[in-house]
Amino acid sequence: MAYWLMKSEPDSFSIDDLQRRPKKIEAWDGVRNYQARNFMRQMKLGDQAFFYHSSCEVPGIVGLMKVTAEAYPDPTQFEPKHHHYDPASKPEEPRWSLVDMKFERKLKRVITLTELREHESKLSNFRLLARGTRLSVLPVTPAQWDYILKLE
DNA sequence: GCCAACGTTGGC
DNA sequence: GCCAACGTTGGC
Repeated sequence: MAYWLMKSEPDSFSIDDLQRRPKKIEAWDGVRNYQARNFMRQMKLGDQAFFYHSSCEVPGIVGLMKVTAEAYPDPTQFEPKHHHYDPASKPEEPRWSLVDMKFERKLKRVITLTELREHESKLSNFRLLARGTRLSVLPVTPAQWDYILKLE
């Protein structure tokens, strides 16, 4: 089983929104970056992920979720009215994928980006902390996962 | 295939 | 709102 981190801006979709969804499941649409897409295509049922709040007052990890559907075509790429519409993507050869994620639990407290940086030496090669990284979906090693959860 | 221009991300 | 860093696009 693998571990991941997925970012979302709480103003558009927060951990509370996920918890309120029917069955607590959300189709993680809108990813339009090839590297992030490729990571989603590697995700397997039961994989776990950190829910990360970005572009907000206190960026950080706020909860846990798990994969309940492996990668399938993101329907929003074919909807002309949609903000994430991609006219270059054809239904017979979809360019963008998504996965379904299910709420597991909130962390007892937010593990902030600032705090994660303080532990950078123990979190070697953590993609979230890499210089200039903007990936919205990124892998977390088991060692990083365990270390971060012990900070909770 | 290069690279300038442009768009996006996301912390601050 | 600013801007650094990065990705994408498209002319050549």
